[in-house]
Amino acid sequence: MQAYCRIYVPHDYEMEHMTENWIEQFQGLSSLDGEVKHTMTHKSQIISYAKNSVIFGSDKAPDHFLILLSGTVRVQQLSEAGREIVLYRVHAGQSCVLTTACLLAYEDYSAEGIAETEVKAAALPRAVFNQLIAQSDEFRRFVFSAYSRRMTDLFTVIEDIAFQRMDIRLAQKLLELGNEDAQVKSTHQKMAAELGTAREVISRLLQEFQRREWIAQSRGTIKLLNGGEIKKLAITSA
Amino acid sequence: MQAYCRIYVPHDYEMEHMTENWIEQFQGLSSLDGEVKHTMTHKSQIISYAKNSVIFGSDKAPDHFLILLSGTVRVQQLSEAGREIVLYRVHAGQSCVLTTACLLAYEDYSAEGIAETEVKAAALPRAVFNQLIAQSDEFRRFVFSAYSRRMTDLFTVIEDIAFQRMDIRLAQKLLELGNEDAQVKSTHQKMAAELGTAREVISRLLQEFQRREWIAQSRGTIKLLNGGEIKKLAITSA
DNA sequence: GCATTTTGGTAACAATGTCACCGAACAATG
DNA sequence: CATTGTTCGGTGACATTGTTACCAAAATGC
Repeated sequence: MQAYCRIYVPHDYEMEHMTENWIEQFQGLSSLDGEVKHTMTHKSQIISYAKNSVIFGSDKAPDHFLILLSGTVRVQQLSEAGREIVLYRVHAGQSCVLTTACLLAYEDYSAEGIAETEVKAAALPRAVFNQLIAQSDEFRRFVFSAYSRRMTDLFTVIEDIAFQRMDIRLAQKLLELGNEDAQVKSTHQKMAAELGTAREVISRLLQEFQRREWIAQSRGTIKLLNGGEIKKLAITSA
Repeated sequence: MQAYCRIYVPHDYEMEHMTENWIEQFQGLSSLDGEVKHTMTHKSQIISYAKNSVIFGSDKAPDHFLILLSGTVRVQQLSEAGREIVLYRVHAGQSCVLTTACLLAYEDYSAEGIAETEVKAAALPRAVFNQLIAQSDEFRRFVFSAYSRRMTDLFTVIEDIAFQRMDIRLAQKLLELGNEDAQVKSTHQKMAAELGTAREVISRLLQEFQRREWIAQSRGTIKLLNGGEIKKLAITSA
């Protein structure tokens, strides 16, 4: 649970390599014009975060605009009672809009971002971010698209919590989090945090899924035996 | 339920009047520099919407950046099952960030904005909005602050739906919507839409509040008799 | 007046959340 | 290995919230 952050100052030859490297990989950035790309690569740092480190939170406000190069960041809301709910995840090629907002509006949030895996990100200092926003229509579109995306995600979360049955939401999460071996590596407690409910509710529902032979459970993992039926439930008014 | 929108093209002398007029009234805009203010006033239109008109929705994407001059806009989410939940309200001096997002990211939303009262707004065409964003650091801050504000509002909504008891949320809403005569002019159905729950739940809870003599009910209005007790409940882990 | 719509009341039941407690599986240690 | 402490999951009882299916009174339109 230790926050940990290592800053990479790349050597010149690495720098050169990165110039053609990361920007081109991401749709939404690759169409930027040359000058902008040059600024982005030469005035950014590559930062890497260890798994489980806190990238931003109630106490630590970020001072850079982050674009994820690899890994995923889980953004979650904590209640005073200690309960959690996952709001959305930031993946490679996406920017972390909450940091943007903090950067420009100097506001604090009750949400926090956690590195779910090892994470590498390009970090643009505030001044550079400002310059790019002023300079490039494409960069603006990239930033505002990111905002749109997150707002939409939040709307979906709200709609689900307010109106969707828990068994359906759980089925959706199982499919979402299942790996290539049709397994979900997560405890009941963590699944509860994903959906903003209590551990007991998850246990109860998984018990029922198990009874129907849709899944098999062992400590810390859930095997999906009958993805078809799970999907059938998940799609019900999705 | 008819959408209705009237566009005002002000005469020159009115224009002159407005120059010193609306921008100065709003904190966050009044500190803009002269050139920016000039652009905003001379390249915007004043639009007015009738009460209950749909300002933006699933079908109609807006093509202007809106800054509310008077009235309030209710932004709500609709589910396929026909249930509703209020996400937040936009008040005078605030901008409607969803329109911004649509404007720049060309995305559609499942949320819609309804004029709760008669509404007047300054509408900036896309090109002007882009120009101002590029030009003015202050204007950028205004826009991003608006985004921050809405994200925070959405976080609060999520936390409430997921973790807060309904009686507490109802008490809070009653206090929030109560007018100067300590009355709430709303039907049970509308209160249910505010909180994203069912009408029966609201009826049940209000029944209990009535039994405790905290409120008195009549068709379409709720009188707050004992604001103190209601507040006491509302503050419980607020 | 009458029919229709809107508003609110109610009861029974289903789904979800909370509380209290338990035992099994795992990890760390000597 | 045996011991200890921690994490993980199971369970039952009960409280709260959501759903369904009605009903009646009040407002509205004709």
